[in-house]
Parts: sequence; structure tokens; C-alpha cells
Amino acid sequence: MLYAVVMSSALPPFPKPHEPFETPSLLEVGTAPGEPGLRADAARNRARLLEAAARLIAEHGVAGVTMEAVAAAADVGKGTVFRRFGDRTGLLMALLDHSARRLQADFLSGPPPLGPGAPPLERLRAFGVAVLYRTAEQLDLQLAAQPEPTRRFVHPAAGALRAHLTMLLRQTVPGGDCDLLAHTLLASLDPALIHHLTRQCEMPMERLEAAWLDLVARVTRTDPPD
Amino acid sequence: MLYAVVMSSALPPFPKPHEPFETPSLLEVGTAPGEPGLRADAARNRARLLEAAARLIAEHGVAGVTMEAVAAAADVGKGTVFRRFGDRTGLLMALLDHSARRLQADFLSGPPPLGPGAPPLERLRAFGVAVLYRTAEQLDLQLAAQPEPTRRFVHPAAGALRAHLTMLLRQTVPGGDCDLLAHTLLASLDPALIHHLTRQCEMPMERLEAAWLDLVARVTRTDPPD
DNA sequence: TGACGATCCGGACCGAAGTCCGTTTAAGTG
DNA sequence: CACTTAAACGGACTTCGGTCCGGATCGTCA
Repeated sequence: MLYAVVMSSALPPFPKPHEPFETPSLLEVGTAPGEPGLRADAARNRARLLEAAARLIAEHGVAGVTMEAVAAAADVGKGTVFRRFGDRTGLLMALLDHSARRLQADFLSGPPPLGPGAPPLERLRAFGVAVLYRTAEQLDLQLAAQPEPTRRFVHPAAGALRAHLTMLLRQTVPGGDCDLLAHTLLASLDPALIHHLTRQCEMPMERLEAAWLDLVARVTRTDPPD
Repeated sequence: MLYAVVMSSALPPFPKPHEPFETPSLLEVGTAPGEPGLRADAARNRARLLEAAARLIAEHGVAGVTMEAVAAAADVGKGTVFRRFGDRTGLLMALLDHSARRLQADFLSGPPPLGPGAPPLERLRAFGVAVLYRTAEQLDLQLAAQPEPTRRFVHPAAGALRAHLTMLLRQTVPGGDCDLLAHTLLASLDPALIHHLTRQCEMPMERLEAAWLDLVARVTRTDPPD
């Protein structure tokens, strides 16, 4: 169980300033490459670190995930953690990577209505609902893994979601500025917002779900379902 | 000029965990109370600190605004900075307070189409455009003043914007879930997003403006202007 | 197998945010 | 004008993220 969250990451081994955005191919998605081209000891330490981090979260919550604590728990030097994951956000992102890949696989090649086969409008609806519940499931981790504002939109995982959403919008809102609409729609599914609404305002998830469906209907100028 | 940004703040003298949200009354807005009930020395130091912070920004950019640097520049102890502003975010927010109040005054009691007098739909359009340009003007500061995710939506200034937006939506989208729609619309004006679009994607402001108008049209199910 | 170069390791080190608490001072009160 | 006390002050201290670089290790090629 601990293990499910532990293997693999799409992050580059070290943060290159402006790596060109790379959409994960269908072939890659769902595999757990474990960072090919990593030296044996490096790969071993990487796995240890992720395992240690997951254990720390289970025991002390996300706040207990200190870079030094993780290093110590993995019996590894602190520098190693940073070399492998870049920064704390990178480490937490790596923990989320497994579920991110699963979600991507689901809407890229899974069964309808999320995957291909259903009409775009229905996929759009399903997309938001899926993201919504996935985020709610891992809210604490998602929240803590939020990068600083200037990097929020350049991260590959966010980019993949946005690319897919944009694609669905192009099929649904031919006349619109789909890139910007995608940003807006994604923003309404932001972890921080979901946290605020569900935990601070105590709204039920059903209301958020309904709001997504309503928003999609308005943006696409269609009728709401049911 | 330095001075314009320096006076007053709506922040509580010290962060009370769950202060009930307080909509600023029309009478308050536009005045620069300078924290009534503050001891003379405290008020003096507060002013000094804001002045010092503004000077540091002018000289070294937002990154140069270190709590210790500000304290030193104001010839004051470090503890004083934290007691007065709570944390770094609080200090930066206080620097933005003046322009925040002006914006509020503009849409609460200024001339149409932003202020009362124009039809709600037009006020809605003007609102977004105003927020958009104000944010773009102070982008660096707005970005740096972004609080941690869990506080992003509880801050009074954000709350005031949202309250006003919600009010306009109720008059324009009677059937909708206006609270959530307000969140979504505000999210599309988020400083981090504007930064990404204008600086990292190099989109012109005109496109963002057009996207806002389009979004409003879709959400309200009306025709776009012009 | 032995040697070499690229990669990785570790932990000392640094800077900055935020805390703590003993000391000082503003501003009412008799 | 003492006197009192709540408020404010200051700066040492703690914690944590992130950097650096001398030394250890891996993998490869002769």
C-alpha cells in the first residue's frame, strides 16, 4: 500500500530551468520507468527516499516531511534528497506521480466517458469530476506539493491536464480561446480552492461537482445534463 | 511617490486564527486609518517599516525585502516587524493595501461602469478588466504577497473582491451557484496566472481582456459586447 | 582485472523566516 | 507627579530549505 505511491516519477533528475514541455506518450503512461539512466546506487536511494517520505506522511502528516527527516529516515545524506528531487516540492510531486499517471492513462486511453469514445462534451464533464475527486482524495499532499506561484503552471503534470482539457475544448467550443478557457476551468479545480470550499466552507463534494457541470454547460453554451 | 504605497493597512495587528470576515463599510473605504488604537511608538515604527520596505523594493526588487533587512533599514528590531505584520506576506499585503482600497472604493462608490449606476452586466465586465490591469501593474509585488495556499481565500482583500463579484453575479445569473461562480471568475484573474500568461507565454493584455469578456458572456449566457 | 572518468554521496554551511522572553516605555490613574 | 500595567521592543535562538565541494562509488573499457 505504501508502495503504490512510491515508484517512479516524471520529474527530471534535476531542475533544468526551461525544459521544453514534453507530453507523455501513450506508451510511457502507466509504466513505472524508475528514472532510466540512473546509476544503481542512485536508483536505490531514490526508492528508499520515496518510501521514507511516504512513511513519514503516514506517521506525522505532510508537515512531518522535512528534507532532513526524510534523509535520516532513508539513511541517506541530505544533499542526496535535493540532488534527486530538486526541492521539497519535487519530492512531494514525486509521491503524487503514480496517481497522476493513472489519471492520465484513464483519460488518454481508458474507458468512456473519461477516455476516448464518448462525445467530447461528456468527456469534458467526466474530466472535471475525475480531477475533483482525485484531488479531494489526496488533498493534504496536493496542497503541500503546490509549487511556488511562478512555477505553478509550468509543471509537466499540470501541463498534461491542461493540454487534454484544451483538446476537449477545441472540439466543444470551436470559436473560443480554448487555451485561456482551459486555464479558467482548471483553476476552478485548484487544490487550494477545493480545500477552501470543502474544509473551510464545509461544502459537500456534490455541490462542487454540480458547479463543475454547470460551469461546463455555460462555457460550452449547452444545456446541463439531466 | 514612495508614499502612495506606504500608508495604512486593513490587516489585524496580529493574526487571529479565525477572525470573522468583516466587509469594509463605505465610510471606512478610502480613508487611511493608520491602525487606530496603536500606541504612538508602534504607529511610528509601523510607518517607518512600510517606508523602509517600499524603499527596499525600489532598490533591490521584491526579493530584497527580507524581514531583517526591513527591520535594519527602519532601525527597528526584527521582532517588531513580525509583531506588526504577522509574517512576510502580511508586510507585503500592507504595501498593497492602498491600491486595494482604491479599487474597492472605485467599484463600491466610484463612477460607472465600475461603480453603481451601470447595469450589472457592464459592471461585471468592468470589474474584471479593472482587476486585470491593477494586478498587471503590480505583478511582482502581488506575486510575492501571495499567501500560502490555505490562506489564499480567507484574506479580507480577496474576500472583498469576491463579495462584490458575488453580488454582481446574483443580479446577472439568478439561477446559478453564484458563490462558486465567483470563485471561478476570480481564479481566472489570479496574479500567478496573469504572470504565467503575460510573462511566460508572452500573451498581450488585450487577449486576457478579451478572454474575460468572453468568459463573462458565457457564464451569464449573454452575447459578448460589440 | 585494473584503472579512469563520470556520477553520486554526505554533511558542514548559509540565509532567512519565525519564536521567545527579559527589558523598556507609553499612557492612563489617584 | 509618582505609580502601575498593558503594550511594545529587540535581538538571540531555533528550524528548515537549499548550496557546496572534497571524497567515495559505479560502470566501462582496455
